[in-house]
Amino acid sequence: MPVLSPTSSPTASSPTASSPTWTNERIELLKQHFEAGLTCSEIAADIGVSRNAVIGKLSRLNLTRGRTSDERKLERSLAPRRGTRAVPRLQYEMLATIYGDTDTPVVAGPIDDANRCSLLELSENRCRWPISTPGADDFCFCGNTAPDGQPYCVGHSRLAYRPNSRARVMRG
DNA sequence: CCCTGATTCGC
DNA sequence: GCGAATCAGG
Repeated sequence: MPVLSPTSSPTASSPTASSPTWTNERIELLKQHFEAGLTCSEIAADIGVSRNAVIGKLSRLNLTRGRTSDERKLERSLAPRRGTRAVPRLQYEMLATIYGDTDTPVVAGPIDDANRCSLLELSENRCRWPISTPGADDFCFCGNTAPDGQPYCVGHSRLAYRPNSRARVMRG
């Protein structure tokens, strides 16, 4: 080959990985979380990429949950049925994110309204998540066991710490 | 208004 | 191929 590149060999071993982008591990996590029933936002937050990146990759992999929102919304509507605690993916995602994995025997306890208590009954280790509307006669608090230093239980803590679109990154 | 997912389109 | 921008539904 008479042609030689003056810019050394690009195909050789790169000194830096630069943009790892979607590696096999990421894709595996993506699939796992996706099949686990996590939303794109949650998957994105867990992997560390933007929500659009997750959706884009999923679409590229031909992995869509229900073509459009039709099936998805239908499934969601049928899901909330009385009887089973069900514990949506909120708990799963949180535990997986916080504790890494470590199959915790769910000591934290899911969001249970059976432990609800009044304001006077609240303690340092009790979830202070408000139930119903403040002022209502049935107003109370979650009352579940809250992790040390946290005002809410695991389930509600996650809801309280939602990275909203309003929270822009401070720069400049 | 908020959220969700899916497609489009420029890089 | 990648992801932000944009669109579309609830």
